[in-house]
Order: sequence, then C-alpha cells, then structure tokens
Amino acid sequence: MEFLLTFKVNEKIYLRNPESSVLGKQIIKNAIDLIYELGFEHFTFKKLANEMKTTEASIYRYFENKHRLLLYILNWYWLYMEFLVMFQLQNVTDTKTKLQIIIQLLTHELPESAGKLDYNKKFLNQIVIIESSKVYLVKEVKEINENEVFKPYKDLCAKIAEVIIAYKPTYQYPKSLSSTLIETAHQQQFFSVHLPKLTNVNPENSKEFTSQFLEDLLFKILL
Amino acid sequence: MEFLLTFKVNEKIYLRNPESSVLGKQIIKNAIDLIYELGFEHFTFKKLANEMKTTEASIYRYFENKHRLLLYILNWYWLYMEFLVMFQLQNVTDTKTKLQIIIQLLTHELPESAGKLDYNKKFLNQIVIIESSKVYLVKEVKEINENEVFKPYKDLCAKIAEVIIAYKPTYQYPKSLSSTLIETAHQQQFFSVHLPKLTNVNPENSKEFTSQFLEDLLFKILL
DNA sequence: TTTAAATAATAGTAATACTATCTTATTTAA
DNA sequence: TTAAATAAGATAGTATTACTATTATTTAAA
Repeated sequence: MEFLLTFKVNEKIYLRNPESSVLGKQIIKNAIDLIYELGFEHFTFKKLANEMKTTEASIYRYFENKHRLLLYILNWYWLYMEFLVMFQLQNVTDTKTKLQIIIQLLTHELPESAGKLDYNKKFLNQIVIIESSKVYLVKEVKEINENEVFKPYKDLCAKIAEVIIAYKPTYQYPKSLSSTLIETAHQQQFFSVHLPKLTNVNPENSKEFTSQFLEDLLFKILL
Repeated sequence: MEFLLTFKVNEKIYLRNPESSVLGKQIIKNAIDLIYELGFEHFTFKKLANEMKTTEASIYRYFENKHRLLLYILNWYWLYMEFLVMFQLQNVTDTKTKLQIIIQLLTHELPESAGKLDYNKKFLNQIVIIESSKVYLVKEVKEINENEVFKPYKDLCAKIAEVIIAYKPTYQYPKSLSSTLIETAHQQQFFSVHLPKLTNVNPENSKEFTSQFLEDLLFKILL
C-alpha cells in the first residue's frame, strides 16, 4: 500500500497556495531540485522560471521572495518530520527505543517506507542540512516569527522534548536538548562530509557516524 | 597594563592585507559595525563605502566579495578565541576547571580583561552568533576549504578537544563534541533570545542559561 | 456561455555585484 | 632628488538580481 502525503502550511508564508494548482506544485518541486543544485545563494526566481519554462512574474504570484519559498519548503519538512516521528513511534512502548528511532530519523535520509512524496527526498534532506538555518539567521527574524511560521519547528522540538521527559522526567533542559539534537544532527552530517576535521568521522563508519555520536551523547546526558 | 592584539590571517582570504594600511583597518572595523547593524544579507560594499566616505572600488581592492570579508572577520575571531582559551587556561591544572572556563568563553561576550581590540567586541560576538555558519554553508565550501581558510576554526576545535581528552581519555568523539559545543553555544544563545520556545530559558537566568545548559550537558557526557 | 481567475508575455526600475580606467597623492628606491 | 612604483579616489559601465506593473490570452467555474 502506498499513500501520498501533504501538509497544510501556514498561509502567511505564501501569497497563493502552491498546493492549489499544478503550477504551484511544480514551483515547489523544481525549487527543491534547483536549490539543491545551485545552493540557496545562487538560486533565483529567474533561474527557476527558466528551468520550468514559465515566467518570473508567475512565481512572484506565489511567493514574495525566495526566502519565503525556502521557509515553505522547511515548514513542509518540519511537518513531515513530526508526522514521521509520530508514525514511527506508534506502538513503541520503550522510551529508549523511541529516542533511538528519533535519532535515526534525524540522521538519515527520509525513509521510503513512510509515504510517497512529490518531492525528491534526497534533495530535500540536503536542503534541510545546508540551508535550514538561513531561514532564521536573518535580521528580520522577529517579524518573521510573529506570523507563527516557525511553529512546525517548535512543535517538532516539543514532541521530541516530550519523549526526552518521558525517558528522564528529572532532566532540566528537554527543549534545548531537543533543538540541539536536531541542529547537531544536520551539522555533524555536514561537517563529516565537508569539514571532517571538525568531527571524529572515519571512512568506514561515515554513514552511521552522526547517529552513533548522537546516540552516545543523548544516553549519557539522560543517564 | 593594556596590550593590543593582532593576528595573522591566511593570505588567501584577502587581495590586499587589511592590516597593512589605515584604510584596510577601517574597512574591517566599519564592516563589523555595519554587518551587525544590517545583517549579512543586507550588507553591501556600496553601503560600507558610503559609511566610510570611500569608494566601492577601494574596498574591492582588499576583498573579492563580502563573503571573503566575513571569512576574514571570523578567522580573526577564531584566532582570538584560541588565544583566549590558551591565555585563560594558563596555570590552571584542574581539567574540569579548564572545561568550565572554555564554556564561559564560548557563551559570553569577549572579556574586557584579555587585551584591547580595535573592533567592537559586542558586535563581533553577535556576528559570530548570527553569521558564522554562512561562511561554510555554501555550495563552494570545497573550493573555499582547499585554501585552509577554516584552519583557525579547526585548530580551536582541536584545542578544546585536547582538553576534553585530558579530562576523559576514553571518550570517543572529542572533536565532534568540541564542534558541537562551539556551535551549540551560538545556537542556544540565538534561540534563547529570538526563538525561546526552542529552549528552556527563563526570564531570570537568560544571561547564564546557555552556559548552564552546556555545562550540565558536557559533564554528563564526560562522566 | 459569460465571466472571473490564473497564467503568459513583456517591459521597466532600483539595487547589487562586480570590472575597468584614469587621475592624483604618497611612499620607496635609485 | 628625482623617478618609479603603489595606493587611493573619482568616475563609468555591465550583467544580474529582485522586484513591480500592464496587458493579453488561456483555463476553469457559475
């Protein structure tokens, strides 16, 4: 059985809902491909329009600017990740196992198992690793945050924090630990590939390095 | 007694050494002020030139582009931070105390005590928190890294990793833990101000929150 | 079937990210 | 001391980016 997933992204992020039209869906799909290929700095609406054989103006009807488009993609990812956490923790009673599953989810490509996607999972994953911090590390963070556009990230963080508390009710910093886990998962994946001297990765375990590091770290903290 | 600090930054980063002239030094000083004020995305050489009453062309003689200028500032910071670590660990024999000092350094503004600076310490600190990941989270990271321009960061990371090993020789991931400490120090400082729901900060302890979280985390990991 | 909405086509503007050239002021080296 | 080299200032120019606006055409809904 296969099923197709979609999520309702906060309306404040877009001008017109990309889910509501063929063109809109294509914008997201092609944007993921092109941001992956060029990196966010070199990505422009003009290039995206050319790639899609449409016009810049058409894309501007959906998103105010490329930052909003990235924010849309990440909102989508955070919602998806929260769904995956919920989904994969179904019927798991052992809280240690729950935490292990969460670490696996944060440190590996999106699993084929859980739902079909319109978007390229590998590219989406890389965008999250490389570009996600750019949506909040900006001067305008306060105004952006006022529209609740980071809510899915906060919700994901809170959900993981819940599991942390369930595992160790006396731990004082569940949400900070949760956001640290999420961010460090991305960071160490990036470092282990591009700046390996900032890590203890070695050629044999590179695929599993980040999850091993984080699992060791997490269970020592929550001992 | 006051002393003035300077560091030799990798030649590959600049076209002309900004340390070698009055204009060069002004460029760095004013760039720190303006990047702080505008954020890196809105910062341009044109604006910097206007601010300094010089010309865009003059700045382009020192740096290829604004990314290189930011890289210069961060190299400077990493060298300074490594110096501070070395300096403040002088005559400290207890490795636990050493780690506590390092956390204090990573989570607070640059101390007045250790040397006078040409640059605004508060602004420099904020730039590190908000902008530093932007120098490596780019498509060109491989080519950039080939010129050893991240060496001061790797050295700082290695130096902290050494202290970690000294404290707990059997710990398997000293460098990853070190880079995680550095990055999380910045991240949690940012989150606790701008996205506090991603943390466990509370109004009373906001100044000390990040250091408390990290100290708790670090010594649990290294137990 | 009309009418409303979405898209395409086109044009235009201000700002950004540069490169190039020429002149003048300052330093250095012969 | 004078010539040569170097740095800085002044100015101009280009391609690209990041938009906004207008009109025409296609598609979908009433």
